[in-house]
Amino acid sequence: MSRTPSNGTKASSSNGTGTGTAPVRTLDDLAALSGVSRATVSRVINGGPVSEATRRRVQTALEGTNYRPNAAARTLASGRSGVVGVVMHLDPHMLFRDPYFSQLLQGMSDALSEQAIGMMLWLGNRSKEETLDHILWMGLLDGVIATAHEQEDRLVDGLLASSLPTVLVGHRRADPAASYVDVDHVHAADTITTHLVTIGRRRIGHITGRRGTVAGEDRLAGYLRAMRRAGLRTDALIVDGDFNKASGTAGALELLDRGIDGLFCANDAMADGALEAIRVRGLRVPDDVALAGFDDLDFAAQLDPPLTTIRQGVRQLGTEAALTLFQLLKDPAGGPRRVILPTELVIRQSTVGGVQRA
Amino acid sequence: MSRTPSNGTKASSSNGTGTGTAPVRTLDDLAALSGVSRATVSRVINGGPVSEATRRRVQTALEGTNYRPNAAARTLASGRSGVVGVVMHLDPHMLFRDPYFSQLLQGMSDALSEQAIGMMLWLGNRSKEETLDHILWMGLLDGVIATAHEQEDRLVDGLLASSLPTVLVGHRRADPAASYVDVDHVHAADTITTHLVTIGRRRIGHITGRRGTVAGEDRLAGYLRAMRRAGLRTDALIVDGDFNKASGTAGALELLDRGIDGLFCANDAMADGALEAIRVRGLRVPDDVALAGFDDLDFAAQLDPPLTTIRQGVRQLGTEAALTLFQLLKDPAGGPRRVILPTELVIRQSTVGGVQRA
DNA sequence: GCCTCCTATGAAAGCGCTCTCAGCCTAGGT
DNA sequence: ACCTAGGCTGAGAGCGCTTTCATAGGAGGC
Repeated sequence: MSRTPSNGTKASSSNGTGTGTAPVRTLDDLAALSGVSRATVSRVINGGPVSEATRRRVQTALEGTNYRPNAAARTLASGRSGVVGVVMHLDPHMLFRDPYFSQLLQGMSDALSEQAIGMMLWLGNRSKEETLDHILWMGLLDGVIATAHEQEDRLVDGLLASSLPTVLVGHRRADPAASYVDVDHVHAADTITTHLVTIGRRRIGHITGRRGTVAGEDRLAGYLRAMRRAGLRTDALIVDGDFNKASGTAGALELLDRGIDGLFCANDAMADGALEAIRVRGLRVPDDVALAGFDDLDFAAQLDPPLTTIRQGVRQLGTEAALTLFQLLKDPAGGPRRVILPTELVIRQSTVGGVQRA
Repeated sequence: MSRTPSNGTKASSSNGTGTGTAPVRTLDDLAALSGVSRATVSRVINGGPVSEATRRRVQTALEGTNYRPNAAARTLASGRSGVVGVVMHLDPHMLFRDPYFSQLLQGMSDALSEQAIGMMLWLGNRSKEETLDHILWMGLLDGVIATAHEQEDRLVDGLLASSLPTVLVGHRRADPAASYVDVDHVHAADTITTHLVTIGRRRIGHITGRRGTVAGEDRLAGYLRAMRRAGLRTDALIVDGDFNKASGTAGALELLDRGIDGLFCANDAMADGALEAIRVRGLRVPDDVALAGFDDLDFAAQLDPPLTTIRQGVRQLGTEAALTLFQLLKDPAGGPRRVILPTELVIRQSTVGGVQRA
């Protein structure tokens, strides 16, 4: 193994200072070139206190070269790498299918690239234990953002227990010391259920999300809270789903047999499935059954009829997670940060027939 | 700024060696603990030549601690970081919509995590110039994999011109020195067009992919080659598309007016759109118009009728790109590597009515 | 029993940068 | 003119690790 920095197969002929000159690779080279000390060059590059004249002189020298600071040396000396980890440990097909995760990733990427922070990504290729191990042994990370949709998650536990500053997307009630970003699922589910109540529905069914996930449990809790407040019964009106379209169809068929005039599905995909079930039974939406979802993914507005749902800014959730991590890094002693983003009830024709399109 | 490694807000009380003992953070700590030199501990950790007895002794000491090597120091000393960059500079909505990219990413992630290599990701958040700058200033990368679907791409040019070992996904004829992984679009398009010819179609239209992309141009070239070889005319049978469904519908409407009995769309999404157009015109598939796509995305088999198309192993393309980069890093002097993955013609009912489902 | 060769280990020189500390020089107050 | 304060700059000490080089100690050949 050579000590020279990786140079590929490409000859780096141009160093900008003319042929025959040694390439400018280190701060010392640059210092020699501009006639100041290494420390001063470092100050210029990192925006330290330097006189205007000196700054200009070094800048001029710098521009003639293709000098790039050595990130490893910088990290070693300063203790910060400018790299954060993003952990999305989930089934591959989830990442493919569910726009939620790509949007989340985009949101994070936006905020990170804004600050010129690097983003290392871990997906669900390996077991949670192995992934945790990789992350911790990687070193090099200033902090990490992890999706925490399961209520129990060894990977998340491991990150929180480590010394890595960690921000979760999604929260877990059991972690009082964790920093996280999330929406208030209970409140949002309550709101949309109440909407169904308000338009006069009495037998309102619920198809839950995957049990054991925060979103699944909390949305159920919100539904229950709204129903209880309205004095409505919920027994035999709840069917477990798993967030996938097929479980929406199956669940809806079951509930339709038991007789419902309203249906709140824990996400849009299942509402889409439920729509098919309702159609199969020859019923009309919203006349016979008012239908509501959760997420407001793109397709929700394209359904026939367009779907009433809860809009959460998934992309914003991602940016907010990154910003929260920045704060955590800036002031590690500031204690855990929690951010709850607002949601919005989007009313469309699946609950209110004659309404204008949103 | 403190020099201490980032420690978050969490107290790291356990160092595994009992209360009151100083935490084991460095090789020197570990060396003192196990009574050998730092060099020997380093050898144990990195699998260097060490006697079995010594190895065991160090391992034992190691297990009692939560020691993690400092990645920055390691990188600085060795010149390798164990991190590669992945660049997918494209419109955000592409990343959302097109399963191609998530699958590609998964494939890369598979191969990289297999080798415990870190993956830094750059998406299209900022301009190509800025992104290139970030990547090059990031340092720290052993190499980079970039998607190169456009024939002209400043970002790709910049990476190739840099000293970073680079592997492209997709190729560009103009880069004889570039390493890449791709499929033979020309050949595949020729094959599927020839299939249409074989089943007796004579007026075979083509809706191109976005012009200026390798896939768009090469698939067109393959179509033309097959048609020419078959002695068939192509004038007025080609309409430009852009890979999106809508352009498939529009293009098909146009071609149907001109009279066709076969249609090859440059990807499945456009074929899906074309299917709608054909239905609008009251024509039957494949009786009146035989229809073929390209990609074999999940939905292709779900269409009615199921779509004849070209299957390319997108995920495999990703893994192969990573493996190619590994080779490049192992033997930088070995010259550019090129990998062309095979494609497969998948015949379904959209071209051959009575055929068994694949 | 002596010399050679090889293996296992330790010592120490960096890798390129950040940041503290001390010193210099100028400016301003008296 | 003298002293103080403060702004710039340079020297240099690490940051924690890898890797070369030298050495010690055995094993084996003669």
